[in-house]
Amino acid sequence: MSKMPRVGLSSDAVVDVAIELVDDVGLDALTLAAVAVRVGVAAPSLYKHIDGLGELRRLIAVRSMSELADRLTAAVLGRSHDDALRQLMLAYRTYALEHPNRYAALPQHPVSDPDLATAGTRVVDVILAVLGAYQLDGPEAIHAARSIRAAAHGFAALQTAGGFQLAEDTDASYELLIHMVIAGLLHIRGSVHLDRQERSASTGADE
Amino acid sequence: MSKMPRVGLSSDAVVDVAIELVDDVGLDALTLAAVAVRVGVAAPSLYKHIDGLGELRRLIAVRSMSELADRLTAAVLGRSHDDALRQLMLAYRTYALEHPNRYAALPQHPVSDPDLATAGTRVVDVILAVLGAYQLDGPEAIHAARSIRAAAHGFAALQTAGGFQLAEDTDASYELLIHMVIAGLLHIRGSVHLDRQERSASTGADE
DNA sequence: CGCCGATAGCTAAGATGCATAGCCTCCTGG
DNA sequence: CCAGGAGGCTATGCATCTTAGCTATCGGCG
Repeated sequence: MSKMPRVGLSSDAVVDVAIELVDDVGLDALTLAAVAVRVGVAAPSLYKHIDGLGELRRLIAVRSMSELADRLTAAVLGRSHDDALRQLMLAYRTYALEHPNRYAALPQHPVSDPDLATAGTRVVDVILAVLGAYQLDGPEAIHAARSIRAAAHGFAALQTAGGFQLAEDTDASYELLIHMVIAGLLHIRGSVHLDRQERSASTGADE
Repeated sequence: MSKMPRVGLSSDAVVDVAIELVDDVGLDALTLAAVAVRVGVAAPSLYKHIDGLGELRRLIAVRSMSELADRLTAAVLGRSHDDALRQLMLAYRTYALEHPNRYAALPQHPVSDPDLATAGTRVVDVILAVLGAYQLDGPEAIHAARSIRAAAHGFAALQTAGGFQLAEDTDASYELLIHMVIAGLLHIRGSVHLDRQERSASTGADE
């Protein structure tokens, strides 16, 4: 009877299980003890792979932000202008709704982490790439990217937190927000009023 | 020598101290032990006034949401249209920046709490009142209010979490977001109408 | 004025959970 | 084959929440 089976763990595997756990039972239930049970080792053994609970939380945030960046990148591939922007914002919310607990883990470990900052930069870069098609760059692009991120994150955060109590369709609300963002971008470029012909310059998917 | 001095506590007083503590040292440091030290009693004594740590967190969230509603109400007093909307959004972010830890406590205890829902309703009502001046009501107003809340919350959350790494002025970014929201309201009826037609034409799958 | 019950404090103790220390076994490379 | 590191374990200490049960204080009522 072999007494110490060598599970064959790794830092990534521990994070995998931890994310599963978060998705299943929520952020608050993320405990080293629970993770240990799931991977089938004693709690202190986890320290051979990760440096404590704080580190684990950090790794979960980095992983999630990175996944989000991947989703956004895939969503805008082969698209541009309003079409790209709309798909980007839709993909953003979709990710949050598919993994609400994981998404809630993001804002917890904000600053001071280079890896998380790197993953965050990837998100911002996708947005900036989309804005390039609007002839936006420099400080204006930064301001616009922040606004887009704020809109997407705010909506996703509020909805996943159950912040929209009323019966109205949240999809319709989000479509309105997307249109607001697009209208705002046109405003930056100087065309204050929204013109249907301008908007249909991109492929007809949007209308 | 009187051995049990009767500090003269109350539920509200405990919450006061707890919020102070959160502001000072952060959400993670909110512990019954630390609160007990600040108010000058032993930890178990707190249970005479609040029902455990969960209840305390809940009360902090309710208090903060209520304060936020007060601020927003004050900000729009005697104003209307774009002026009111701009001041409302500015007041929203100002509150978050003044009390970042308190604000971070809000999204933690989201659902299932009637008191928090009531305070949240007050926030929404202020926004809806502002939208009334735009001749908006009914479902359209709900969609617009959600978008405004999402924009303000998203920006505040990202900024307080240190999410804006680049050097560009965040005030300018926020002014842009405000302009985007205002510009979006100008076109709301057409946008929402289009949304409905789009949605009823397709099966509405989210991805 | 004194008592008496409710209230608000206390200490003690149990349950979890994080983290460190130190040991033991398995596997691999030489 | 055998040496040593890597990956597992148990034991332990500490912080925290929470419950249980005791005691002192205070305000109202006889």
